[in-house]
Amino acid sequence: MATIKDVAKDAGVSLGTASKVINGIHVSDNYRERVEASIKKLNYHVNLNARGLKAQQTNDIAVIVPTLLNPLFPPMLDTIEQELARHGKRMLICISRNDTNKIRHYLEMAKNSRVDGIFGVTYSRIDPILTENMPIVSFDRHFGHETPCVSSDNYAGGVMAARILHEKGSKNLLCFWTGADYDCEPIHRIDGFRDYCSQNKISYNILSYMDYNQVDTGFMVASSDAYSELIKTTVDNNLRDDHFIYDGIFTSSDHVAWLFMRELQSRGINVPEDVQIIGFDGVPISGSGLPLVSSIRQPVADIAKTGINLLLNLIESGHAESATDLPVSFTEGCTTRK
Amino acid sequence: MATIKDVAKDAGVSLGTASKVINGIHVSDNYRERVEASIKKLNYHVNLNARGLKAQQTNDIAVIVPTLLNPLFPPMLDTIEQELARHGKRMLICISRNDTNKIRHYLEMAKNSRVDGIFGVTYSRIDPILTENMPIVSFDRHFGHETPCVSSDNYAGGVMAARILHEKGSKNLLCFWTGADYDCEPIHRIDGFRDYCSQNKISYNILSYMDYNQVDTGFMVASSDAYSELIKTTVDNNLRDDHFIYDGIFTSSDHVAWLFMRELQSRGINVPEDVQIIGFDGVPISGSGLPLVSSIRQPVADIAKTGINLLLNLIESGHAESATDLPVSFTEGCTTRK
DNA sequence: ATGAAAGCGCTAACAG
DNA sequence: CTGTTAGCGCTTTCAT
Repeated sequence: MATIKDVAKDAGVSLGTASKVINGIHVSDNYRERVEASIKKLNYHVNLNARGLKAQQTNDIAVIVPTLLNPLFPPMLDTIEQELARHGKRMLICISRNDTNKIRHYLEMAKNSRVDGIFGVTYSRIDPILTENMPIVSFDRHFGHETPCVSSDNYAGGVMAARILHEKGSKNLLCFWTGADYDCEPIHRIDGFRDYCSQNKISYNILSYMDYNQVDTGFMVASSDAYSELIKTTVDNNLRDDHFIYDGIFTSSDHVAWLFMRELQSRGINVPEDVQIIGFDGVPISGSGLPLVSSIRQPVADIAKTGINLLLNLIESGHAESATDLPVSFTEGCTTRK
Repeated sequence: MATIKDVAKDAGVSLGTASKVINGIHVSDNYRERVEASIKKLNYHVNLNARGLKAQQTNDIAVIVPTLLNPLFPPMLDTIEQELARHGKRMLICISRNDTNKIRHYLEMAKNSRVDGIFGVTYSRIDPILTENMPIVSFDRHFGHETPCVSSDNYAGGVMAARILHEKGSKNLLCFWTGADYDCEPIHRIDGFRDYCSQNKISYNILSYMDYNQVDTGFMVASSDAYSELIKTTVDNNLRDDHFIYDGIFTSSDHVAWLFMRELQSRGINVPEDVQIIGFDGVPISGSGLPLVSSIRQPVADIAKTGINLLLNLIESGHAESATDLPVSFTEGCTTRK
């Protein structure tokens, strides 16, 4: 493969001159034309490794996600790629599968290859030394005071879910939580839910199940089975005369909302007639655009854009503020009444 | 950031010795331990740019897909990442958005950064010079005699769709094709469909709409609207006394199958009672595991694994054979009768 | 405006 | 077994 040296020789100019042409720095027209001709003739392509070695950076951004099977992430990555491409940067996708070892591995790799920064979606604990001196922005999760975080306005989402369930006639609400509790933004959904209920004297309860290694980002088979069991047990424990004692449920994801709906239906309890359910995320079903269940929709594209802009700022200026108030909205599906 | 030089100095050994330790080449225990201690102490990480420059390769594989919004691709990429990780390679995702310029851009980038190879999903024409001397495996598409291709057994899929529609009672079949026709494997679905119908004396027709820049990989808004129009017109043109003249439809994707179902339903035609529809791809709806429509399922994980193995062989040995017969299966959804 | 040369961090060939 | 050194391709400083 042709190198800059070949180009310089072919064009009869020095290395430095060829480099200038390649990088758009002004040289005399005559020289520039000769170099450009040689580039075309030799089918020259810069070697990004050499350039990266020299410049000590790569224009690569590593994006860590738990899985691509959770429908929240593909559209997020789609927008991230778009934003990154606008800024001449590439996207290196790292799938962590909620595996602490894989995350550590990827973080090391990111350091080794001198990526410019990391956009991280991970609910696992991370050794702080691995993120030292590395520009990193996280979705939903606080790594430390220095790491900016981007997220929806989860508190408002919790308020909205409680309000809508109540306005649509539910009297005894349940918040069924299967996420992480540690340093993460989604936990504020519970606060919003609780505050709305208590301020409006609505009867409610909160059931919370946490597992750092199996938080609700998975859609792994194991995780899905675990949820099903959990939901089955929850329904078992809260039946009175074949009625579920709660008539409005707010779940931590659409996936869980759907599993809940199926479990109730299998017991002859009607959704949404007897029990209404609101999930979280609100990503439409691929191929149809329809919602899977009624849900609080996260502004996925907004999250991606905001997050990437924070990251680019952080890389450039060494500083960026968190943005954890991106507006959510209600999206009506088959699990709430009209 | 610490370099190998720092490590060598700190450990009191030569550069070469430090390098050997880092690369797992045998040195005396005493030296090895000292170097390892220094590595830890200085928090040393290899610079992949330097290594890549030296080795003229990167362990990166570029994967080109049209979009992440088509549900076929996220699970495919998920498996690809898994396979690649097993072989110590990374996945660089390039989203082409069916844009020839973006594809060219990404192909150049891939060359520039000396990726080890490319796994490409693209239905656009590509300047052959861009793929010269670059190990590349494609999904569904033939680039040239040298480029191995991986795909489902599309012919068998076409046969299967026709057979099942017929067995389930449809008498007058339609194959509604919106894909590419050029050098691509999916076109064989039509052959399979046609052969089965003619061999079994089943009445059928094939309606084919092709647009290289808008083939059915998109799920872009524009593309979706275009399909809706096309389907509306098709239904308009094939009504007799408020009946659709076909009672069994085979479409080129689940997305199109779903749009078709909606269009027929909006005219008071019942699916699957009056008209049965079978789509293609068969990816379950995220979050529920349920199929969107009845479909011929592509073995996504198998495609990913086979494709990556072909690519790795190609990289190592310079040669690999196409595999275009990965077995499809029927997955029952709401658009065919029991 | 142009050319010469140093050096980014690493590996591998060679010499000891 | 260990150390020295050349060189991967590029950018950039410093002379000219």
